[in-house]
Amino acid sequence: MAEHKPAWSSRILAAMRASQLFARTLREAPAEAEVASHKLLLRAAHIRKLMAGVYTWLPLGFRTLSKIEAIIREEMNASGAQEIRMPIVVPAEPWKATGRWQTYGEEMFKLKDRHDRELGLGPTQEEVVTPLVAGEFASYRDLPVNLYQIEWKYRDELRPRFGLLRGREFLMKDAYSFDRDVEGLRLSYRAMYEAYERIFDRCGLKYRIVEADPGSIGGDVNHEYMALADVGEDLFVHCENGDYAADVEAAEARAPEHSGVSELEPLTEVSTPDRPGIDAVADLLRLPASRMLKCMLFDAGGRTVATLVPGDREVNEKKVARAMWPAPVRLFEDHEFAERGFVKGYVGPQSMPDDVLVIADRSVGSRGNWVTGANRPDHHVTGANVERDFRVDRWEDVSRVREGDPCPRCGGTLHIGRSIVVGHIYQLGTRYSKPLKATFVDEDGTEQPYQMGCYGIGLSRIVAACAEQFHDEAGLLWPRALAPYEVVVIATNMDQPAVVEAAETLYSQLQGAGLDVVFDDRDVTAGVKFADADLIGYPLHAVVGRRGLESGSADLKLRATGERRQASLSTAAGDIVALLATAP
RNA sequence: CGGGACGUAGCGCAGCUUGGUAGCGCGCAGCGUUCGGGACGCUGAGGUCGCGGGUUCAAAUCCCGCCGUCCCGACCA
Repeated sequence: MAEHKPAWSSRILAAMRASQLFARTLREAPAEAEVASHKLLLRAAHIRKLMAGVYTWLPLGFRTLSKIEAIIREEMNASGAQEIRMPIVVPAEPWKATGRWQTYGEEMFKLKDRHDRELGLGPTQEEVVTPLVAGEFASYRDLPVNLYQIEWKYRDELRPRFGLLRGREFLMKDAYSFDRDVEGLRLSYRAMYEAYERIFDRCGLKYRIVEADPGSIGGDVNHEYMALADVGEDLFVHCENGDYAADVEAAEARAPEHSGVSELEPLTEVSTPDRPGIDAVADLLRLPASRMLKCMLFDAGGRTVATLVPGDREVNEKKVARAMWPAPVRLFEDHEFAERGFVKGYVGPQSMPDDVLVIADRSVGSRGNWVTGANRPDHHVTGANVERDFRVDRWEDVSRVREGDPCPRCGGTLHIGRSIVVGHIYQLGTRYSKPLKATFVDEDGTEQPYQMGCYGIGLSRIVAACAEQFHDEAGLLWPRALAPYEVVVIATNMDQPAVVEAAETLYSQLQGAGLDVVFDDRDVTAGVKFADADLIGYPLHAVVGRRGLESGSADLKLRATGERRQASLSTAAGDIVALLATAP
């Protein structure tokens, strides 16, 4: 029998009769659903769409969501964080103070009230929590403190897609830590790092922790918790030796050794009519793309930035953005080339104006005699070399890591995988406390900005990620911890009083054993019940029918493994508890 | 925002080319027969054919506009 669960258990104990349950499964998935998780969550009556990227949670899906919520709440509380609830509607002013009103841009839902006051729907709430803490905890003696909430978040996504994976409304746990100094921040961060491991372990997810790009949140050190999934939109690199894993946006590769240039070729202009683009020119000149020098132009808060990478590599815009922080970085728009004296498709670093910042990827330093644009239409140059032919203002890592690149730690081979980001933790430092003038008085009497950290988990995304990781042709395969109900009791012959009675007895015994249980008491054929049980993905199916009754037994099946066994009706409840303990 | 596709009953779709009283499967309701892997028969309910305008004697069908949904792209000079 199950141990007695403490009151704060993540279990949301409940029993339900399928005949009462607000759940109509779909035999066919709506045409709009593309990926497995979306199709199955729809078919299994977990969610229904209201509009693009916005979903209603039906009882089954809501229970799963609630179980994740309970796990997170337990682990957050255990780590010393305190739960609060902040408003979803936020005023524009603090967002303007931190610059995010602009940097979040279109992605933030913005609205106006009747007084024409600008408001937003919170995508995360640093701008709310920071002034809150500053108004309450003004002394170093009050610190540290970590506040969290589990709340609906809003982002007007460029393109909502894949159901719950990229929605415009999603449930998120966001926590914010406030420390006196960097050392304290590291401790708070560490506590969250470990709490997150426990949370994702308990959810049963297959995940990896990777070094990440801070994105529009800002800050320095940060890690992402990535659920492995082929449909994931986020790429991450990992070393074959397991000593390095990072989001591609943040990933570095070991810079190549300087191969040296035996002899500098003269700078020569060549005619390349109608050949913009690396591949076209490389083709024409019969050279590998790696001999080309790619020169991409960015605008960084009004300043022109030219970035140089070998022609066979891509510029990683996020890395450029970090190099130029806090200036907002964006690629040149087509019209800007001519306006600023460049020729799109034929840009090269030679004779760059002084006010243009030239950033070269470190890999550019290892070679010479580049082929690159001649800065006039239909022409390129060969034999371009650093210093003699063009200057480099800064050497940075601005190229995107590729499959097969050497690991920055050990030189091993890097591989690229797909994943869904389900958690992201950041050491923000004073990124928000400074602009919001959120300070405390330190021991020496001076005012100091808080050292902040922030920590997010996408609960609704966990549901989708989990569905993505655990399903088969027949339906979902919920891990026990997240299943809407742990057991379904299927009565195959509702017209036979003996069957109904045995099923009812088992149903109440399982409730007594402290399990979440559904009794499928519907007046439908057994096949329908089996199909629904598989589709919804209850971890354990207990079948009570005329056939088994003759020998006084019930049939048990573990959904995830397909393992079946018979249990005597007199001991079935205990057998189910034991069998369930072996379920994933 | 660019490209593409789609929008007909709750869901999946046909009908549109060639204009003429809107259909199929699933689901739903009733009755009967079934009853351990999405049963069968009979009967029935349910649709402003996304919205607006136009052409026409007549529009789901042709034309224009809008809206919605999904896919691809939105750094590779």
